[in-house]
Amino acid sequence: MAQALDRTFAALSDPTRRAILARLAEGEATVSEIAAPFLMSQPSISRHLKVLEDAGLILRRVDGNRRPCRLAPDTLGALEDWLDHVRRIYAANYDRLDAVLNDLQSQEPKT
Amino acid sequence: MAQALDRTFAALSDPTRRAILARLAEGEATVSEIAAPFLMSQPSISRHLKVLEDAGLILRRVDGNRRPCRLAPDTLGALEDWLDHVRRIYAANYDRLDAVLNDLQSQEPKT
DNA sequence: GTGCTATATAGCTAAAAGCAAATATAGGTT
DNA sequence: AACCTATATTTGCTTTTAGCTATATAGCAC
Repeated sequence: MAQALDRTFAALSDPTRRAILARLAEGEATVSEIAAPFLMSQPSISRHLKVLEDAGLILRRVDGNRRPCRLAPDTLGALEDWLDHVRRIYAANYDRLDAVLNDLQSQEPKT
Repeated sequence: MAQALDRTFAALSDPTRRAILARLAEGEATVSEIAAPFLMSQPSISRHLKVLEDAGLILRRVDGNRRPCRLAPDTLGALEDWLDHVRRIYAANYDRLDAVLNDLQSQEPKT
């Protein structure tokens, strides 16, 4: 499952792909509709779409000639789970000392 | 700001780095403490730490010989903001149709 | 100062990822 | 069948990234 997170985060690390996701959040769109606003070639967009699909972030369906894409519902869930996980550990250790940690500098070296 | 997100997501796309963050969520640790559980060389860990630092995910302080690292509080916030942003767009367009979309297949091609 | 420890930097190799241009495939239309 | 449109795949090139070993720097202990 670590690999899934790898792919999810890696897919999100590209601004073009994040823009595509934001676009798809507004609703389904075909490849050419998605590609239109970008200065990039169509093959490059197709490649980005494949990365997003492999990461499980989008789904495609077949409509004759086209392959309309839409957001895969809840796929960002795994990402949030990881975030929550780390935050829970953090909270368990520091509880509400966050503010203190925030400006703690070099006092109380560890050992 | 897009670049910041790029770096944040890219930093999180590596399992070693996510493990380091999870470790640091438990509390401050020196470079060698962090490196210990990994099969990787120390320089490689140092490199990962630099990536995390450049992404603003961790902070380091100076303690004599060591460079203890800790989580940068709230840096994952920007990531969550982006998530929320996309989700708001999504929600605005589909509201509570999520369940429907979930198993909507190829019905009602979009014009 | 000598030498040990902690960490960073350099140099190198290999693998991955990005992009564009060209080509292939598949559907639609006439 | 001929041709046009939508999309995918391949090719070639360049850049980035990860990892290793070796080396450098800086603090500490003697």
